[in-house]
Amino acid sequence: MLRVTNDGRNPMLIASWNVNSVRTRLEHVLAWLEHTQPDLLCLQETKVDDPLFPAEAFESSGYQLSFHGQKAYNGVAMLSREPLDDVRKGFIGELAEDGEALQLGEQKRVISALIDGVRVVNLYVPNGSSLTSEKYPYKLRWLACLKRYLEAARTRDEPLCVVGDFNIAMEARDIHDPERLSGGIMASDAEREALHQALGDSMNDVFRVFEPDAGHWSWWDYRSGAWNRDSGWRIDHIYLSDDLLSTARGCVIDKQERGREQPSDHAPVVVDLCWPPAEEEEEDDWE
DNA sequence: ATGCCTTTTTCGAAAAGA
Repeated sequence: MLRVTNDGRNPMLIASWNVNSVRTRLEHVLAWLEHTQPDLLCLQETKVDDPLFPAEAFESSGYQLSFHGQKAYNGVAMLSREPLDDVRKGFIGELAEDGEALQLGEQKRVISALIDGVRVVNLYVPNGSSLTSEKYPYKLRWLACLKRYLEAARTRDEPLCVVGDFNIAMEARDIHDPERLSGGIMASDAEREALHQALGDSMNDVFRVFEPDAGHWSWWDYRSGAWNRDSGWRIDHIYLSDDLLSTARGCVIDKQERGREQPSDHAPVVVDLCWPPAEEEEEDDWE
């Protein structure tokens, strides 16, 4: 391992960022990697077919890549300093013989890999558009499939980290104007319940372990001066299984990135783990 | 508020995002 602390444990920075086109945002992402030095960066909305992914630029920065993209819309990728093992693309990567998983997989929104023994799942949840759009029931169907997907993944008993753009604010404190926006798209009871069902009771929103207050957003609409008015939503999340949560030392949203020139409308979210946990003292080496 | 802003496709209007 590259960086080992005095107690033998490894700092492990895992980040999630909807970049809204990896080619348009390439210089932003490279500069952010250089500055932040994450061990793993999970990207959403790469908007590029796999053969056109700007792989060399990231490999030159010392990252190994896996991506699952398509032209113009959607697309997810993982950039890692350590090897990415057992990479799984789409829902069908966990759900063989599942017709729904195959059909939903036409939109490239899911990729996962094993990194240093941790199963990391990178998601771009459908937006849904509005409660009356046909895209809204699609979002709910997608979340129901995610539930089956995560159940299948959990059978391997790996520490689990689920990150991404969830396009759902789970609570009033995750929205700048909850009185006006609660119940609407990205804040409706049905999608919140569907995501809760998908994650189960054993996955923890790690940002909330360290920050209970409102006023912390990960997405600001390009329209209506949302950034200048700080009218945001917290819809990009990092969920950790209990065994990983106990190793978390902090979780932050890198709001500064949203204030740059020609930014993504989302800011990166970063969790700082100390993985693996410290082992018990060896007792049999003293004689 | 059928808007607002940004990106993509493929040259420019339309779709999608959230």
